Amino acid sequence: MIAQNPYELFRAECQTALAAALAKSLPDIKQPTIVLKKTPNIDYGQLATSLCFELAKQLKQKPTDLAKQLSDAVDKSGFDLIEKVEPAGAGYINFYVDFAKFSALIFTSIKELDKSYGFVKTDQPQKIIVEHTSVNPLHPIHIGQARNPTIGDTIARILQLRGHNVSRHYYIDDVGRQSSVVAYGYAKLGKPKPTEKSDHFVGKIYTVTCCIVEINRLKKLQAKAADNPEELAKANKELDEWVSISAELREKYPVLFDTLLKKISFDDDPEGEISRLNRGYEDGQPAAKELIREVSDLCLDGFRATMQRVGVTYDSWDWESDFVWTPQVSEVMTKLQSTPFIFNEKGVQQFNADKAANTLNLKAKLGLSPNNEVPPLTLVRADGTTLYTTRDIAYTIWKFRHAEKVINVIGMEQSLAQLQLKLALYALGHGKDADNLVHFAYNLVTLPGYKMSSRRGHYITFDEVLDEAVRRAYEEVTKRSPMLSEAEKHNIANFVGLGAVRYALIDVDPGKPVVFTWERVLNFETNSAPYVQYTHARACSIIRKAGREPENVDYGLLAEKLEKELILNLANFPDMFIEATEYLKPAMIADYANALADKFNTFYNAYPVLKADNPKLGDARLALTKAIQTVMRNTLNLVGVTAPEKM
RNA sequence: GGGCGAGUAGCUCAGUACGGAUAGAGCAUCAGCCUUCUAAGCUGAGGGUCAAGGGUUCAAAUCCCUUCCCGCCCGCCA
Repeated sequence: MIAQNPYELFRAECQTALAAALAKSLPDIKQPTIVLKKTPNIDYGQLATSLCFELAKQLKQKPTDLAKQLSDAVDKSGFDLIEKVEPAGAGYINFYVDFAKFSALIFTSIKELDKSYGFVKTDQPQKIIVEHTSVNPLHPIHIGQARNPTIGDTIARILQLRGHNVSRHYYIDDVGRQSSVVAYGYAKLGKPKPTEKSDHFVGKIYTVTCCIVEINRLKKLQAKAADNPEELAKANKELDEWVSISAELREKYPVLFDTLLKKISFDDDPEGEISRLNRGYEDGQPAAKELIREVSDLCLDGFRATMQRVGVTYDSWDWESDFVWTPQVSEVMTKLQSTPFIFNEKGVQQFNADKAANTLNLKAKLGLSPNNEVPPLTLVRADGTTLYTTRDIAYTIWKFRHAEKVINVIGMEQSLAQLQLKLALYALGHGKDADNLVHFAYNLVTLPGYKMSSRRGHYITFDEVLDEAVRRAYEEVTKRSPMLSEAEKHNIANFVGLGAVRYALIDVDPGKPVVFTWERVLNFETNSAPYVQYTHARACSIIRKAGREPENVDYGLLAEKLEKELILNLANFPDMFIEATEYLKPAMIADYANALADKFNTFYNAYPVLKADNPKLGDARLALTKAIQTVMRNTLNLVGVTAPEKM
């Protein structure tokens, strides 16, 4: 017999048994909802209910008496897995599982289901779009942004294994002004061939161009604000900052800086040139299209290479510009204009998000307090070009033509924009879509001391972090396993380094800000991917050395507390997976993997497998080791980390 | 000023959706364990008014209120 979710089977038995006991013992009361929870300690059994505390009040009896009465009333004869039921503590009812039977069920299930053990399928599969990464194609992906694809990819993986039809989308934001900035610099240089990884190449052009254009703009502002002390002071301050950035950049990239400076100096009005390019791109002018798509593609090629290293893939690359060039954005505008939520201020059209929320009675539904006044959203600039969120409305509507649910993995600094977007959907009559739009927000990753800034060139690239991780892992391998061949060392260093980074980025609750330090991301000790990988390799080593399949295993021999706890951990995997998926908590998986590895290492040190006291016990422990190895591998794969047989 | 997110051991974090039994890890510190299945490991010690105060409850880190502190947002940027 096998079960997708052995614990669920036990839970169902306890539930039925207790319901029967309630009906028999307390026939006059309304049947309460039975909640069975896992116990904090194996000594309290495997499931428990605190039902008697509530009943006690209702019936004016002592909880301990009720617990005793109900425990006695449970007839376990019709059930397979219930060993005993006991009252405990101040009024709990504890259910103990028959470990021999339970173990047999779990071990058989793990062996049979193998790679699919734990991945319990939903009975309501949906078509889900997970939009993640979506880094602007202007510069390399930096470590702050790297939290996004790691979370997004894990969410996509778990939803897919849950049985949903998942599509991973990358939204290419090529329409904003910043794309015109980099394209302008790229054109000024004569569209050069990249001399390095293409996104790094584009990033340098972007930063240097930004800097030169900013200084140019601020100098003009300075001249204009000569008689306005307040504005002048502000301009001076900003100018000082950019001048110091220009010194940094000039030192780092002397040729590029001077070339760009010279070429840009031929233009009287670089800012105007950039605005014209931006306008031309939105209008779909062929020259602008060719230029901006070319530079964006260069950058995206680099992104694809980086993401391939960490096992992140995409099913669809969606260009923002496509929504502007087709009537989709203008259709949204037309429809919005027919709602009562559009108003004009100084000639620009705005969406009154707060009025929409109030009129459509959405505040309570969305968990907003009544005095939370949602700021209005500007939809179109005075020059007729659109803004990011306006285009995002059209994009979101498009996404819902291809999916029932959309999960946007986007930083929490965009919470307001995502809320305005949602309100716009309701206003447009896309209420069902809005209901199914999820903003998965995560907090920023900062460098100690200052915030990363792509425009200023202040960032650590994801590539650098990955390289450094692999380099440190190589040092570690060399230190620990000097006898290995160079090829083996490099192979191990690769999956250890990359795994460490993925794990570290997924491990922290997304709501918490992360201050980036190398020590934090590149940890090779307990509570890291390398720790779990090492533990997995250890289990593999035992299995390899055993060289045999355990036969006719007597699971009753696994009687040590630690062994039982391990079995429960294995049984718990499906529940954990379901919870992590339903509540979108990818960090849970990393924690589970670490806890399982932790317990196995304790077991490893305390109880010999191959040299167990007798062969029967050895076989039972070998079966346990194999089951743990399977589950640990499944867990690592779930978060995109290699599960090695040796390291 | 308003909104959102966070505050748990010296440091980094679990646990909070659904209140439940002694609040868990790791790092760092100290003391141990490699002629026995991979020491990227294990064992043990010390370390906590769960930001503060109040409330609800048989029961609060978890729910409610107030306050404090930190981060983010409140652009014709994305």
